[in-house]
Amino acid sequence: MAAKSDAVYARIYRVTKEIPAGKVATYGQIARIAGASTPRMVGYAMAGAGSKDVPWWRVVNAQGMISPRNNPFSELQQRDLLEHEGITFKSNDRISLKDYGWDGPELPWLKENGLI
DNA sequence: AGGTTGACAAAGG
DNA sequence: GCCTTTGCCAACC
Repeated sequence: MAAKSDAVYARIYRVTKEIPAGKVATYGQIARIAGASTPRMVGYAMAGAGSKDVPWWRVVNAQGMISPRNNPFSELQQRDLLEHEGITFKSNDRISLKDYGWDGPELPWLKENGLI
């Protein structure tokens, strides 16, 4: 029997999969859309997303930066993947959310997935 | 059962 | 604009 939090994780992954290539979303944004209690939970979910079919690399923090974690290699990998999708980093290692920020899923999608 | 940790974020200095 | 503090809450000792 799955815990309640499993449903939240499932929604987080489902929403993350909606981020199109060449765009990025923030942890807070995903949390809001997926109904997570706090952005921290999204980061926690991303830590386990590697083995799943989820584009975890399209999630960055509110400052448009790759969030530091215990595995530095993962950070480099994330930057590499993003650059391969055409996303450019500014000299201060930041992404312009204004240019590459995701607008969020369409309304019909939200309804179909019970997020409204 | 209780304290610590963390892939965040907003507010304050 | 950078650094620190504070709120956050499930996961993990």
